[in-house]
Amino acid sequence: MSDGASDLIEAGAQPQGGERRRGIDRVIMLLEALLRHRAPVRVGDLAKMIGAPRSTTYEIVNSLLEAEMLETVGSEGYVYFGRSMHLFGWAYSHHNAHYRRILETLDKMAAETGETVQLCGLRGHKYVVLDCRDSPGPFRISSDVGVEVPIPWTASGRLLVGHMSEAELKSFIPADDYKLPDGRAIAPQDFFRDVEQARLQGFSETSALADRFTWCMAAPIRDGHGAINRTLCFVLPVDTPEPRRNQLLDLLRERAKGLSLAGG
Amino acid sequence: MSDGASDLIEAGAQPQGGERRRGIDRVIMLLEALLRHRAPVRVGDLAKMIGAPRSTTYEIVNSLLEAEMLETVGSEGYVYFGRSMHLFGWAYSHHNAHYRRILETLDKMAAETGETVQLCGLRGHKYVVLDCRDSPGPFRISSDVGVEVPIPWTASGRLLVGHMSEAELKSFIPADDYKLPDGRAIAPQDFFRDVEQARLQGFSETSALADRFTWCMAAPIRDGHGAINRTLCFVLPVDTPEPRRNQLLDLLRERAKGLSLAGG
DNA sequence: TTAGTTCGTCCGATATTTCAGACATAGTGT
DNA sequence: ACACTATGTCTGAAATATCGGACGAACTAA
Repeated sequence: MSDGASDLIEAGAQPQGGERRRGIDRVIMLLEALLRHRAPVRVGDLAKMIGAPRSTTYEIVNSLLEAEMLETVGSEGYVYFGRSMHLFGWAYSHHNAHYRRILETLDKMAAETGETVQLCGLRGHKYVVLDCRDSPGPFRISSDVGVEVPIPWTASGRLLVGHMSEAELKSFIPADDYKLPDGRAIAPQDFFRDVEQARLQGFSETSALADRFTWCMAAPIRDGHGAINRTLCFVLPVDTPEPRRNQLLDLLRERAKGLSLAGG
Repeated sequence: MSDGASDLIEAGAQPQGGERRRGIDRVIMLLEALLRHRAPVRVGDLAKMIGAPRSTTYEIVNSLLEAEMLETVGSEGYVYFGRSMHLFGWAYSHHNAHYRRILETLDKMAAETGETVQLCGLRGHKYVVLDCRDSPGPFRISSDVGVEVPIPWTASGRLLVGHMSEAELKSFIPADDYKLPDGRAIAPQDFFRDVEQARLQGFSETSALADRFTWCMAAPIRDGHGAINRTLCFVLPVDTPEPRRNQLLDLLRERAKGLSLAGG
């Protein structure tokens, strides 16, 4: 009472130097840092990447190593994801028949067309590739599974946010995400119109948008309520002839529809 | 005396009621319990399965849900592995032991130029990518590390066989390898001339060869005897402007030379 | 209605975990 | 040789996350 302990409520407003975090949160930050980095990392660097003390990081890493959620790589103290992660992830992607059916379709479409096929979705406020089958050529157009990409850069993104109003879109998508990697910017109004169009026509296409050499086409996979959680997507060379594109688009829409659960 | 409070020191031998555990350990137990169960579980049951208090379990589950390491299934409070697990597991299973052999130069060049950089070599009678740094865009031109590709399809291949005579080349390279993926065929004589030219000028370039959308340039990394075992290589979009190509070629040759062991 | 579940949330206390820093060791470059 | 940096381990102390338990709500079965 004497020392105004009642103000304690307000005390820690600013996260200042001596910040103490929960182990669980450290674990989450650590795993996402590893995912972003996409290569083994030394513990010291990991500590910097997640802004944690070295001693804490060692403690956490050792726990995760023991659980095989991480494993050491090489002999110089590098660590990366471990076997348990593979098992957990496998469990996730096979736990329901629907997802398995989607993966089978992915395989089949890749085999039939020889093109790159992707399954896409949202993760937080970004677009991610959830799984993919790359075209068989020695050089391919592809993007890494799990890497977060701004929604406006992608055809799938336009479908995945189709249920949102313009106001919702404005608050959902970071302003910076309208800037393309080559410096160009997409006008938000144009993007909103694209989203509207994608919703009406039931598919979305982009050409040379995030890149100069890709033509992307996406079709929605709807859940039982008609909502779009996933999209099926072709990533083609931008110079693919129009007749072939149309043919592929038809296939894509048909397969995506076949995977949708919406009755009706 | 009745309850022997003084024996408290010894009390905890048996893992009895008042056991307090670290959040991280709870997380690990929780995930392994889910894996064993192989189906979505309600939070209350999860608490029993891992022997944790309900309140703690809710706390932990909510953290993991927020991180998408878990996700709710159905509308009755069931949870199971989430999307992040899939991404972590994918990263694990696509992480190949060779990735550890990354050269600093590769990192630096990729960072400086933003282009796709590869380290290439021969494996048997084929060309392989030994390591690579991909350009940062969401879609990229790339090829899989370790996948064998016919030597005549690549710029690096022209350098890597530079020490062979025409007769040696004829027996070294399978006849089928002159056929490109799109059906065209390279005339062996043209290829031999390319190899000769690459040897004389100390680099090699190909455009739209194995693909319609790539421009490849390769420069030799020589071992202590001056032999070419490895090449450094840019994989560019085929429409990269010539001035930039020249600039990148200069950089490539300089760095490759810097990595060469051949004494002056 | 009453009695019995389970759910999800909230609270205060304390046993525990995070943290900063020290330490010996190993590696690098001048 | 030297200075400099990074690694992996330990330690004590303080901040706090875990815990037990309580609470209202929703549901079931009499």
